[in-house]
Amino acid sequence: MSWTDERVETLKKLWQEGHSASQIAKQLGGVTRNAVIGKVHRLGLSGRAAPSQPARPLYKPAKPPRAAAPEAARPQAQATPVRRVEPVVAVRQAPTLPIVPLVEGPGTATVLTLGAKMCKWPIGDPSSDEFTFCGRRADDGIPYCVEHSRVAYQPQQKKKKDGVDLSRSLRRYL
DNA sequence: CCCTGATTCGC
DNA sequence: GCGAATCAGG
Repeated sequence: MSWTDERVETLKKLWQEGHSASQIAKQLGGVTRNAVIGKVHRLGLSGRAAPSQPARPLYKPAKPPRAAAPEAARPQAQATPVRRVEPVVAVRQAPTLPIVPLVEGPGTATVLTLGAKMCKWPIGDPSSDEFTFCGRRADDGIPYCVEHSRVAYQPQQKKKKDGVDLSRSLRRYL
């Protein structure tokens, strides 16, 4: 295959739309990504407007933690915080597990703001900038908040009683 | 190991 | 001019 005007046209278009060289090569057919890249350079459009991988702004975007601030940064409330006892609504609803929202708002803690008493349940892809930790209050010496502790410390599994497949449900959290 | 673009250099 | 090989990086 050769670089006909038409193919060059397509190349320009796709490249400027931010497609990667390999994607373009695949679409054009008959060329490798190397060929595409080589052509791109010869055409002088190496730098492009719409990068396929949005170039990271130098360093970290560092999302500001929303709700929870590090323990240290927060004025310690009255000596003995009232231990909040939530009324346990025993909704024995069908074969459903305690529902812990898959996305608890964006996690509120980053690796930098995660304090000792904050839930260390990971949220999201650890290799992503979006990665956070749950960050809700965790009791001293316990790594997770109440909800995540329930998920983390599963009592011995009963052989599927009530038809609940816990292991499957658990995957939602992994 | 998957991917990305950049560069080189024989053709 | 072309693009495979290679490099550098995520």
